[in-house]
Amino acid sequence: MAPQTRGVSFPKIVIERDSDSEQSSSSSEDEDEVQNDAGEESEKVDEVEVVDESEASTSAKSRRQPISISLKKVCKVCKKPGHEAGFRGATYIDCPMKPCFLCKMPGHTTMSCPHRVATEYGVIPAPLKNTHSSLEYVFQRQVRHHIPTIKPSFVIPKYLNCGVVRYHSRRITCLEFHPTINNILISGDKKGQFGVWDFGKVHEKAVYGNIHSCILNNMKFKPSNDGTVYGASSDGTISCIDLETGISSTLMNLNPDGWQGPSSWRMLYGMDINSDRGLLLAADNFGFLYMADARSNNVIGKPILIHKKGSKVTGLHCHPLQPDLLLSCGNDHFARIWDMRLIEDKSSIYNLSHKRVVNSAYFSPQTGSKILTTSQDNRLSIWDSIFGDMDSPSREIVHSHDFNRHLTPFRAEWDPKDNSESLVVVGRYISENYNGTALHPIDFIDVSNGQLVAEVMDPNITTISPVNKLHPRDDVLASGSSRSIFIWRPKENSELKRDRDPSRILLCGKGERKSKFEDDSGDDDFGKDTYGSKSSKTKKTNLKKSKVCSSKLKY
DNA sequence: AGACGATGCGACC
DNA sequence: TGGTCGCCCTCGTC
Repeated sequence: MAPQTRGVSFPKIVIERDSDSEQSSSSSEDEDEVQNDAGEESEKVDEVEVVDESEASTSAKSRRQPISISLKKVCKVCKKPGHEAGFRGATYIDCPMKPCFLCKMPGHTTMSCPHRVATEYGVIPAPLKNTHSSLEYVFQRQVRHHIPTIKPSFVIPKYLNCGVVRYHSRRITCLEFHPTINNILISGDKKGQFGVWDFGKVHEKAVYGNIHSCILNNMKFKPSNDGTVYGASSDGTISCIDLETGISSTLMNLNPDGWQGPSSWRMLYGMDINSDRGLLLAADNFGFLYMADARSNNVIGKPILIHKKGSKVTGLHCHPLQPDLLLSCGNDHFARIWDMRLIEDKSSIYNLSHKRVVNSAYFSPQTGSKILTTSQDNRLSIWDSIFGDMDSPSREIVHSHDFNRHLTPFRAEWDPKDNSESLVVVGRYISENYNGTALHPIDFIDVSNGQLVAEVMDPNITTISPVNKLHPRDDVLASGSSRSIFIWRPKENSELKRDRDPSRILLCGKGERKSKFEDDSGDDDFGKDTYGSKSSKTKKTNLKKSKVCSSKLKY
C-alpha cells in the first residue's frame, strides 16, 4: 500500500524543562521526523529524547536540553512506517506485510484478493481416480462446464418473508426444521433457550428457558417420534424435549457433581442420531464420544477418544445410507471418518486435515458420497469419496467465515433437496458495499464448480447470519442472525399464511412495544418483536424503528 | 454516543 | 506444556 499523506501537519510535542532563556533544540533532523499528522487510525510511537544529565551538568542548569517527543505514524499491525492498517470508515485496510485476511496467502491484501470477486478462483477439479467408472459421465458434467448440466436450475429463497426480531435473548446457535410439519422451526440460543416457531402463523411461537443452563449447541428430532427433540448443551446434558409442552427430561449428564472448575466441566457440542443402530451420539469439549440407546435412553459403554485429547469435538454426522459410518470434526484441525463397528481411540478410517479448526463436517444428504467441511482457515472443502482420494480435498473454495469470537461458528450446509448434491448455503463474515450499505450476505455456492450462485441479503438486516438452514422439502431458508430469526422465500411477496389482519403486524423495537400486542404473544419475554412482510415498504418502515437496522450501516 | 464486555483461538514465550 | 496477550468488518447493554 502506498504511504498515506495527509494535508494537516503532524504535531511535534516539545516538553520544555524549566528554563527561562533557552530555545527548543529543534534541529533539521527533528524536522525530518515530523512528517505525519495525527491519523486517527494509526498508532503513535513516542520518541523521547532526554538530554544526558552528565552532559547537562557541564553547562549551566539553565541551559538544559528539552525533552522532545515526536509522533511517527506507523502501521498498527507491523509497527513499520510507510503504510497504515486498520479501519478507514467501515472498511478495513490490510497491512501489506501480513497475508491476505481472506485467503491467507501472502503477496496481496483482501482488497485485491482474487477470491474476493470470484468464488471459483483457484478451484481445482477433483482428481480422476475412477476414470472407468460408470459414473464418469456424471462426474464430467460436474467439472466440465461445456458439457450440458443435468442439474436443474437452483431455486434460491432470497426474499425476506417474515421474521422474529429479538426472538431469543442471546445469539442463535442452531436451527432445525420439523421433519414432517412444514412450517415449524425450532431454534436454540447461547443461553440454552429452546424456541419453537410456526412461521406460517407468524405469531405462534414459544421459548422455553428452563431446559438448559448454557449454550444449546445442537438439536435433532427423534427419528421414531417427531414430537420429540434431543438437545446437546454446554451444560453437559442431553435433553429430551417434548415439542408440544416444552417439558424435558435429561438423557445424559456429564457433570453430575456440578461445577468443579473448568478443567473438569464437560460441554457437549456435536450430536447426531444413528437410527439404524438406535444410537444417540454426542461428543464433548475434551475429545470424547458418548453413546446412548435412543430407545431406553441409557448411556452405553465408556467414552471414546475420537479427537486430540482435551480438544473440542465440534460436530458429529452419521452417513445417510451407511449406518456404520460416522463423521466427526474438531478443534484439532481434523475431520475424521469412523467405522461404528470398531470405534476406539485412533481407529479412524480417514483423517481429513485442515489448517485450522473445523467448524462443521457433513456427508452429502442423499448419497453421502461427498463431505463438506467448514474450517476457520476461510475455506469450504469438498471431499469426494468416489472421485477423490481423501488425502486432500477435491475442492477448496475460499470463503470468508473466519471469526471465532462473539459469533456462532459459521457452518456451511447442504441443500437437502438438491439431487446433484452441489448446492450449499453459508453465511458470510466479511461485508460488501451494496448501494452504500455494508451487508453480510448469506451465500449459496455451487460446490461442483465453486461459483457463487446467489447472495441473499436484505438492506434492513445489517447483522451477520452465521446459522442457516434449508428446508427439507420447501424452497425456504431459515437464518439466525444475532437474536433474530428470518425466513426467506423465492418470491418477494410469496403468500404468507396469517391468522390475523396484516395491518396489525408490526415490528417493535425495545421500548416501542405496541399495546395491541401485549395480549397477543403469549407469556414469553421475547415474543413481541415479530413481523411478517406482505409489503416490503411496511417492513422497511417498521424495521427502521429497530436497532437492528438503525445502527452500523457501514460505508 | 461512547464505553465496555462476553468470548475462542492462535501466536509466542 | 501452560500462561498470557492480542485480535479483521459483533452486538447488546449501560
